[in-house]
Amino acid sequence: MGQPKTTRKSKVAPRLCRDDWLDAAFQAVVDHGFDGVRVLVLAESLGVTRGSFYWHFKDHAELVQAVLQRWRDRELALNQSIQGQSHADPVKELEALLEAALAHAGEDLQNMRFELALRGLGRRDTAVADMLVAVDQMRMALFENKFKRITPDPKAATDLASLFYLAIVGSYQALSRPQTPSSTKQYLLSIISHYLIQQQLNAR
Amino acid sequence: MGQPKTTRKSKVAPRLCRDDWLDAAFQAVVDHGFDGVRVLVLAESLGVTRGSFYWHFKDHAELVQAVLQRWRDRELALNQSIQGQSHADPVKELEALLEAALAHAGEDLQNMRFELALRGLGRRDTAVADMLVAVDQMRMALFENKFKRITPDPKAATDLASLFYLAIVGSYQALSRPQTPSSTKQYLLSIISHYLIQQQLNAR
DNA sequence: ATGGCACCATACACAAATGTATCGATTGAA
DNA sequence: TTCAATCGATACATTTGTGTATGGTGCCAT
Repeated sequence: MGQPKTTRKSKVAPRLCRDDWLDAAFQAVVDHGFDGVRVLVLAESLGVTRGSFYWHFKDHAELVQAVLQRWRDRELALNQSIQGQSHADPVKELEALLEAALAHAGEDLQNMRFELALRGLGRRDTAVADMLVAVDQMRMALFENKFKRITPDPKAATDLASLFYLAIVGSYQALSRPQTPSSTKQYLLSIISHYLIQQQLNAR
Repeated sequence: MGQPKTTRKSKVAPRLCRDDWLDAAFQAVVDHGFDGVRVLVLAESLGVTRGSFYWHFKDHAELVQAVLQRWRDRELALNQSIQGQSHADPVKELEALLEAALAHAGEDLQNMRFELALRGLGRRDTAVADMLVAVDQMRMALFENKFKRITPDPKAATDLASLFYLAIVGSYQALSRPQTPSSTKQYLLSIISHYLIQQQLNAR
C-alpha cells in the first residue's frame, strides 16, 4: 500500500535541489504558517528523509531565511517591472495596478496566504517587520505616483494611496469567504470616480 | 537566585481559577500567536506546574476553545453597547466609531495583536473563520448604519462602510512602526469630507 | 570500469510538549 | 478538630521535532 510515490513529477528519484526544498517550505507556510515549517514534514511531502535536508541546508533557520530572501527578491523584481511599464492614461494605469494587487488575492491565492503568514511572523521578528515595512512603502509609492498624475494636490495623492493600499491589505483577510475580490475593486473604483467628479466640479 | 516569585500579584500561593489560565493564554496569543499557547510555558509564567492546568481543563484544545469563546462573547457585548448609544449628529457618531476602532490599534494594542493572531488561526480552521466572518459583518453593519444616515444612496453607504472597515483592518498590520493610528484616521476623514462636499454639490 | 562526489538513508542523542496517574497540601465547613 | 473537596506537585509514558554522524548508492568524467 501507499508507495512512496509522492507528488514529485517524474518517474523515479529525481534528486532534489535547494529550490525544491524552498518550494516545499513555501507551500507549508501557505498551508500552516511559519510555525508549520517542519523539516520532518517537508521531507515526507518530498518523499525523502531529513538526510537530504541537512545536506542542502545548515539548519532550520537557514531554510526560513532563504524563503524570506527569495520572497523579498521576487517582490523587488516585481516592483521594478511594474514601474517600467508606464502608459498614457493614469486612471487606466491605476485600475490595472488595482487589478494586479487584488488578483494577488484572487487566482494567486497562494501568494496572499504566504504574505499574511509573513505578516504574522513580522509581529514577532523585528527583522521581518522591517522588511515588510520597506515592501509596504515601496508598493505604496507605486500607488502614490499614479495618484500624483491624477490630482495636483500632493496630500490628496498620499491620502488616497494610503487608503487604497490599506484597503487592499485589509481585503486580504477580512471577509474571507464571500465575493471579496471584485467587490473590493468596485469600492475603490467608486471612490476614484467620486473624487474625480468632485475635482472637476471644483475646477469650474 | 530567582525565586519562583512570578508576576502574580499577591504575596503567597493565591490558587488559580479558570480565568487566570485564560488570561495567561490570551497574553501568550498576543506575544507568540496561537501556536505559542503551550501549557508548559503558561504554567511557568503563572508560577505553577501543569498539574494545575489539567485540573481546570480537560486538555489543550479546551483551553483554546474557551479563549475563543470568551473573545466572541466580549465582542458581541461590545457591539451591543455601541449600538445602544445613538446620538444626534451621524457624522460625529461616525468619527467616534472610527476613533474607537483605531484606538483598538492604539492604546489597546493587546486586543489588536490578539485579533490578528486570531485571523491567522482562522486561515487554518474553518470554525474560527466562520466566527470571524460573523464578527466582521456585525461590525460592518455598524458602519453601514451610520453611513445610511449620512447619504440616501444605499449602495454608497455599503461601499463606504466596506471600504472603511477594510482600511481599518488593513491598518492593523501594514505600516507597523510609523505614525499609523492617527494618520489612518485622517485618510478616512478626508474621504468623508470629500464625499460630503460632492454630495452637496450634486444636490444643487 | 571505476573512483569520487553529490545526494540521500539510517541510527542515535537530545529537547520540548502533551497527557495520565497518583500523591500531597490547604482550606472551609460540619 | 477533623474530614472531605479542592487545588497543585511529582513522576512516568508517549509523541514529535531537531541536529549529528556515518554509511550507502547512483552518476559522471577520466
